[in-house]
Amino acid sequence: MARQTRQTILDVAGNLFGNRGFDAVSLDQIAAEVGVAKQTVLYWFSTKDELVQEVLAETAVELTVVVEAAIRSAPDDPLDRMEAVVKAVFRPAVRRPSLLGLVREISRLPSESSERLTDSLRPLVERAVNWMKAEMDAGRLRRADPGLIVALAYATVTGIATEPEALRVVGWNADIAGLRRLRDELVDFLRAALAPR
Amino acid sequence: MARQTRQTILDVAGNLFGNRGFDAVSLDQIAAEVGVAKQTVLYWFSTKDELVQEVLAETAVELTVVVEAAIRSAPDDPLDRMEAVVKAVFRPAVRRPSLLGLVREISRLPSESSERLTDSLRPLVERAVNWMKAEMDAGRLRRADPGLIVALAYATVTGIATEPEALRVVGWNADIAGLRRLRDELVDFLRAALAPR
DNA sequence: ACAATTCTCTACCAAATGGTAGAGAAAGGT
DNA sequence: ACCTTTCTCTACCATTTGGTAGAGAATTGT
Repeated sequence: MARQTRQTILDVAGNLFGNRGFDAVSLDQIAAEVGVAKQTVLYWFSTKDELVQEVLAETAVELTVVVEAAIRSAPDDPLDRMEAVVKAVFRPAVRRPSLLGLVREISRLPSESSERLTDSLRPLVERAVNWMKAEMDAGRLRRADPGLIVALAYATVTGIATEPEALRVVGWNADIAGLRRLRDELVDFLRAALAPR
Repeated sequence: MARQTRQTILDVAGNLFGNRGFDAVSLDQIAAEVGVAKQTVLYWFSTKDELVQEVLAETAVELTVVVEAAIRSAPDDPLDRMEAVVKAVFRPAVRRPSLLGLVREISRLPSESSERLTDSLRPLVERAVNWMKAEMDAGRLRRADPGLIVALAYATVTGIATEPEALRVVGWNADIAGLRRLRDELVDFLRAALAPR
């Protein structure tokens, strides 16, 4: 049961850190929500920084698994594949916005830390970029900068997940149905933008 | 000269808050960078929260001014107009990423605060959405959800400004020349996506 | 020049923060 | 059953944090 404590700490910390940022969440708050003493948190993770690193490492793995599963089960058509990946990332984004909030927090870390984490996501992203380039070369997608497309999709999904106020300002509801419709609009937009002519 | 102290505090705080988040920046840090005592900061802003609110109010005004100026001097063609606005927002984003970092921090505020601020940006955004809808109705832009387009452009520019690591992962350099080229790719992409057919 | 006002500072405060130390409870192994 | 290891806790620590209080310096106004 004790490894359960460790995982609960990771889950709770991930949720709080992703919603509020690392610096706004104290060890006491995490401990209180888990239902243990702060020193128990420090038994499992010797410093707050180690907890942060572990949370982020778990996040990177989770996103990689989600995206790779979507790619594996996606159709061959590039637009359909792109749609499958966007939807795959959207799912956790809607159910657990803190996941993408954590990714955003990477930019707040010292650079050795952020590099380790971006390095763990890099293979996945590079594959996406190279795949998109190949489809564009083959004339199956309209030519655009693949790095930009990935960045744009990432930024939009992440923004949708973590900034509900911004959504409301542009006229969208941040409830589940609203987000589903917004996701579909995003997919349609990307399809229209990338369909070959 | 004393009102100069107040403005310097606002500028320094805006920069630090936008780069690191509200909770990660102490009043002592702001004071040290301004070159005054913490109590001087508290003379001008009676609580940290008041300082935060003032910084954000200034940010909202600045962005509104930038976007409205771009709209006023933009050509009549909708794609050219859209390009002008994207470039107008991109400029401060590149020169001072903390500005957009501040906008992102809005989602971290209690809701009365965040509502006040989103309310101050709302007229601007609604005008953009309504203008885009009218251009789509007139067949001058391809039909897509205007709220999504605004959200997408906002998210992408903001992501570019505040997450240089993400840029590097997708193969872009976060130096000035790299960001200029990325901006131009974004504009091209939006043109291709929204040009009527 | 002097009084009033404004601005800046040192001193101090209570609470919060990420930790160290060590005791005892709980679990696992023989 | 007993010993060892693992887990959880209270107690304590130095530092940091956002503040209150009040003194004195600087500026403004007459």
